[in-house]
Amino acid sequence: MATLDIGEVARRAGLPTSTLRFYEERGLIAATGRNGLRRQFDAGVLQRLALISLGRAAGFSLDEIAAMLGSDGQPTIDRAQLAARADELDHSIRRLTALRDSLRHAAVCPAASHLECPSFQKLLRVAERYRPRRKSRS
Amino acid sequence: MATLDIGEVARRAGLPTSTLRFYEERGLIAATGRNGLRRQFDAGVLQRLALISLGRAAGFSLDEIAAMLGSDGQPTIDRAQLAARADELDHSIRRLTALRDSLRHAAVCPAASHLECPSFQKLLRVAERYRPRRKSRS
DNA sequence: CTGTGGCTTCAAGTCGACTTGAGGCCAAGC
DNA sequence: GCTTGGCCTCAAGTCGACTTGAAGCCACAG
Repeated sequence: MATLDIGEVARRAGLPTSTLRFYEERGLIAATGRNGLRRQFDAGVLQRLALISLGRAAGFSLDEIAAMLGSDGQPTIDRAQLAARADELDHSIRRLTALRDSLRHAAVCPAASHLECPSFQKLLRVAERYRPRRKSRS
Repeated sequence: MATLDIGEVARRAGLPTSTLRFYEERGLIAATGRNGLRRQFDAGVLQRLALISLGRAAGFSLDEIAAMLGSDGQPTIDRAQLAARADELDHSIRRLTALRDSLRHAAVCPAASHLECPSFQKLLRVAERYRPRRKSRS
């Protein structure tokens, strides 16, 4: 089967080549070999990259992802870890939902009263002691 | 009224003093004066810090927050911006929800079949081309 | 009078995930 | 032959949000 060179993988995965080299260096992906100097990848790397994106989206660090996706193709995923992350996501979702509702409210509630408005105060309570480890926007 | 020194504010807000100095430097909060060398804050700063946490939780950067909370206490919040952020949050929430559901599924779905499993494939599709700007975990 | 604790400043370091830059190889096209 | 494009390596830079370290002031306790 045809092997892909890095530019092609980049194009198909929607990632810059620099990222692919970086991922290789970190052991997240591997080239099947070289054609001269050029890395050759087989198509499976695309799925692996999708898994990596997935992990990132779920909030795992590259190191955690590297641990989960062993050196083989099959993800060696710790089910308990997955479930735990699902629970964490659940928490995040709840907080974000409260936040979203309150933001929408704040967007229509008259300004002067924000600090007196019960919804706004609730919002503040939700936000209090917010301690981010990592942040996300789209 | 009693003014608070930085350690007290830190204790009440649950933030390290270094963060408070940093926030002051960035214009997010202001001391009312000094007692000798020591910064004195009045209690209002706690609400302001809550607003800052709120902004962070909603995904705003410190610069954006500084712009929204003018130098006065009253937040000068752009309603359109709030609504826009609420919409963005909505997107995030949807993605995270799909992710959570799929993670939960993956946690119970037999390993060998992950890559063939329709839910898992859907999960991959959701995650594809994920491009994080900032990340969040609780 | 000497710690000790809590504050001060300022510069530099950290972390994660990449990106950028400098300098170079190699094959194809003109 | 020469340029162009795509790849290569390795080191260093970037960004946001802080943290850490060094060096020092000041007040109160023992």
